[in-house]
Amino acid sequence: MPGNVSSPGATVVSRVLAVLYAFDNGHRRLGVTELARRADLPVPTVHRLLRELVAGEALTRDSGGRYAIGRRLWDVGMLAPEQTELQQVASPFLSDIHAATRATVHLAVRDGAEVLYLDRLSGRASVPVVSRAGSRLPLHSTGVGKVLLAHAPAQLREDYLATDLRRPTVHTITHPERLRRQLAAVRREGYATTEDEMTLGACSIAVPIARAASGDGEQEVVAALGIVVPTLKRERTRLLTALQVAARGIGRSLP
Amino acid sequence: MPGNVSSPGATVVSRVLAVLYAFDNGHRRLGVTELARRADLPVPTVHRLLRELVAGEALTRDSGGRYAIGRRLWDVGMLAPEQTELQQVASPFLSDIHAATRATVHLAVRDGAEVLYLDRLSGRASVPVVSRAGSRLPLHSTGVGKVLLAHAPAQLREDYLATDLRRPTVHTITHPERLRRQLAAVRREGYATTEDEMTLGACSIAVPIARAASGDGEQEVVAALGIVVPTLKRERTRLLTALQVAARGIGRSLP
DNA sequence: GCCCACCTTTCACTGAGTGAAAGCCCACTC
DNA sequence: GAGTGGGCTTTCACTCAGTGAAAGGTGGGC
Repeated sequence: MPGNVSSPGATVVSRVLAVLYAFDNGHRRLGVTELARRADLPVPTVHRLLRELVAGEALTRDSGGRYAIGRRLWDVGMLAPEQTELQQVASPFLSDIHAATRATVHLAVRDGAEVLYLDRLSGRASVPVVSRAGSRLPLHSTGVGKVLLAHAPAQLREDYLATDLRRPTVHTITHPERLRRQLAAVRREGYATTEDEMTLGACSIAVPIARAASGDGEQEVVAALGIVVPTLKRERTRLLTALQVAARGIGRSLP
Repeated sequence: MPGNVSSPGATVVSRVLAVLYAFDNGHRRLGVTELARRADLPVPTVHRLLRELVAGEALTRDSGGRYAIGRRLWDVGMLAPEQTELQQVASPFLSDIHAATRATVHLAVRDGAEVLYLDRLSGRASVPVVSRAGSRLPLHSTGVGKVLLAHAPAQLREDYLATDLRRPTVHTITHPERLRRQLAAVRREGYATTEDEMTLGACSIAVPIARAASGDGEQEVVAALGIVVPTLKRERTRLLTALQVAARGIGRSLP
């Protein structure tokens, strides 16, 4: 019996998405076989889908027969309102912070149980920074992550603390009780810091960006703003002020 | 006869792409009917595709039944190597220029017969700027556009000059012979300028970013770097130098 | 030369996709 | 409060687009 042995719930649309989602930061250029394995689909099926996607300019195909996300999908992605509206409003404020501090500046939101970086202005200082726009990191090991975790729904926060927390460095705080106390401090003080917790040699400060929620005076944290510096020993107050001014400005500019 | 009257060459993949491509800068949130009209597909077909795309987290659906590009497609778009590799290499240099000039900085490539903006750092100065990352503008009315047009294949350039050129402002240069001479000057001098040609009250300077092409000493222009300022009367030399230093730095950092 | 890994094409089968038609739901009108 | 128009959703009989095992290339390592 040749032909259809598709698993249940398999539509063409879901297969197309499986192929697209098979690409990631470490795998931006992939061949048919590897895509098929990553998408868990038969090779000929993937091959046909790829041909159609290339014909539709969604993917590109290089001379070596490797496929990559194409310009038109980049275009489409840039239209995602959730990400780009905030990014656009925040852009001039990020520039201000960058001008004032010369540090790497980050704009990030919480996506499930991860930090999702929406934008980054790179500092020229020799601080190792792993994030880039579109990348994801743990919530408990970065400044913006701690801010977002501190202001996440209590249930999600507790669930997160109950999981086995990653340890990017030996300084990463993974003890639930200690982290819980730190998050309470973040809510109380209005900012979060890290020292060598994500990358050795990198410290960070971050503050929440809040929008006045529906009608009443209640505030809702929608994003976080942070900078990465070699050390927090000096200038902590000045950096914090620059961040808070910008965060307030962004919050006021939100629709 | 109910059912299939699909036009020839219509596959599910092409329909999915038609739906995705129906979104644009001015239409980021659309209902079923409007999407169907824009994608030129029957409403029930689009409705089903939308449901599957939302289930796959490619699109989001708001309470009003309007659809928009979702987070995961934004993610996917951020993986497009052509756009983001260049953007990432250039990022710290854009910051440098921004710090040195406080102007709006642009990184752009040519996409067919249009300028495609890959990145923008907004200046706080009150200069009207219409572009944003992902947007497209005519090649002849912006600084980066003139640079890219000047270094485009001769055939494409001539074809472009032969078309009916848009006039965003009264200062836009649309006379073919005058533009042709200006483009020759751009190649000769190594930079392009505009004055009120895209937006009244905005001037620009732009320079090419070149990569040493395959083996020989030949240079290939892959992108353009530009800034937008209120006036070019002052500081033209300083601005130009900042741009050229950055462009050379980016060119050297290219793979 | 032989093997192995990957890419591409073929092809008989069939259920996933199709879209006209009908049914909703809501807002606004008279 | 019946009527109207707009868009959103569901149904359903038909059939062709999609399927994937198998076979056929292609290239590179040794």
